[in-house]
Amino acid sequence: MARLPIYHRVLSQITERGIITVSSEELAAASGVSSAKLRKDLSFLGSYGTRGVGYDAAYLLYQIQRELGLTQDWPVVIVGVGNLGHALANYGGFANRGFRVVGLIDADPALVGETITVGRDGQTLMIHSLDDLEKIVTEVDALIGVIATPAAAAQDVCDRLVDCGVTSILNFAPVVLTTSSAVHVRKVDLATELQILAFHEQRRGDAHEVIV
Amino acid sequence: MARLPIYHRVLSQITERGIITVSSEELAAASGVSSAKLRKDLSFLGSYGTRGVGYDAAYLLYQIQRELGLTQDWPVVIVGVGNLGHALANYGGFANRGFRVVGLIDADPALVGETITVGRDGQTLMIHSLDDLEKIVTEVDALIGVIATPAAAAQDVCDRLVDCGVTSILNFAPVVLTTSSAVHVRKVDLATELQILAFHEQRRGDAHEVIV
DNA sequence: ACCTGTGAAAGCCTTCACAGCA
DNA sequence: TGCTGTGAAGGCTTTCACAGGT
Repeated sequence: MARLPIYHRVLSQITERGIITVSSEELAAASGVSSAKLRKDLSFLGSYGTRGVGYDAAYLLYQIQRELGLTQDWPVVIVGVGNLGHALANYGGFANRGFRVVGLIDADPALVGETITVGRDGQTLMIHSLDDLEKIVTEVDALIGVIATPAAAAQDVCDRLVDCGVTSILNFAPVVLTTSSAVHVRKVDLATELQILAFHEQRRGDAHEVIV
Repeated sequence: MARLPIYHRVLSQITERGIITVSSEELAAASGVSSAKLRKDLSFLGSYGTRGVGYDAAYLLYQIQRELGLTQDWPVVIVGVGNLGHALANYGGFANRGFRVVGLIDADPALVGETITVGRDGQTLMIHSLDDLEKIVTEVDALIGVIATPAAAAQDVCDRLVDCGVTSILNFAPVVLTTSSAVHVRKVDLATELQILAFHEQRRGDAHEVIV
C-alpha cells in the first residue's frame, strides 16, 4: 500500500519522542488520513493493535519496516547527474531508510571522473561514463535505478538498466517508459505536479467569475 | 483530471512531428493508458473527436491547454534553494508550460544575495532572505509556492505563504502540511517513491522464496 | 468500415457503524 | 468504557460493449 511509507515516517518521529502507545486516531491525524482508513491499512499487515488501548508504536514501526523491506539495504544507481540527479545523490533522506546510492552515471564527459558528495556523511562517489553503465550496475548489483536524464535519453537508459537486471525504476524524465511488465516503473514529473495545481487554480478562478 | 498533463505532453510531441489526426488508440498507447480510459477522460472536456476518424491533434492540444490553464502565465515562488530547490529553479520544463519562477527564498545567509540561473534561457534571479518572504510573494503576486526546505521549516513556510495569498503549494519536504481546506497542497516525497519500489522488490523476493 | 461517445457492469477504495475484546 | 478489527454500504474509477456518426 502506498501509504505505508507515510505511517513509517510518522511512527519514527513518534517513537523518537518516547511515546509508547498510539491510537489509530492520533496516528491518522498525524498522517493526514482518516482513522478508519488507517485501521484498514494496518489490518492488512496483521493484528498488531490492542483493543481498548491502541498500537505499540515501536512494535508497529518494526512491522512496517519489515513489510516495506527497510530491514535490508538497497543499492541504488542514479543515471543522469544534472541538477536533479545531483540533488538526489545529495538527498539525506535515503540513507536512513535503507537506500544506498552506489553508482553515478552521466553521458557528459565533463562530469565523468568528478567525485561528488553522497548523503549527509560526506562520503564521495565518482561519476562514471554512460558507456560503463552495464559494468557499474553489474558490479554493485543494483536492483533499483533512478533515471534523471533528459527525456530523449530515458528510454535507452531504461532498456539498458533492465538488461543488466534492474527490476525497479524511478523515472524523473518526462516520458512514458515502455518495459516488460515484470519491471516496476514509477514516474515523478515535476512539471505535471505544477500543472495539476494550475488546473485547480484556474477552476477556482472560473468559479469566482461565475459568482462575480 | 490528473492525466491531462500527460496527454498534453504526448500531444505536443505528436503535433511537433506534423501529425494531423490521432486515434484514441494511438494516443492512449503513447500515454500509457487504455483507449477507453482516454476517451472517457477526453469526453469530460467535450466532444472534440470525429467518429470514424479520430482527434484533430492541434485542436485537441489547444483544448487541453485551455482546460489546464496553460494559456496563461503562472508566477511561482520557490522557498528553499538547496540542492533540490536549485534543481527546480533550473528545470527547463516549467517555462514552456506556463510557469515562471519569479522568486527564490532561502533562510541561509550564505545563499541570500546570490544570483542563480533560472530556466534554460540564462535569465538570472537573486535569492532573497526568508525574512522578506511576505514582501517578495506580495510583490510578484504568486499564487503557487514550492516548498523545498528541510522538514522542520516546512509548516512555518507554508503558513506564511498562505497568509500572503498563496493558494496552491507543491511540497517536497517530508512532512504532512496542515492548511485551510481552501489551499491545494500536493506532496512529492522522493524517499517515499523509492520505498514503494523497495516494497515491490521485497514482495518479488518473497514470491521467489516460496517457489524455491 | 472505422472510430468516437457513453450507458451499464465490474472492480476498487473509502467510509460507516458496530461487534468484540482489553 | 475505549479502541481495534471488520463486514456492509456507498462512492468513485475503470472496463466493457455497442449505439451512433462519418
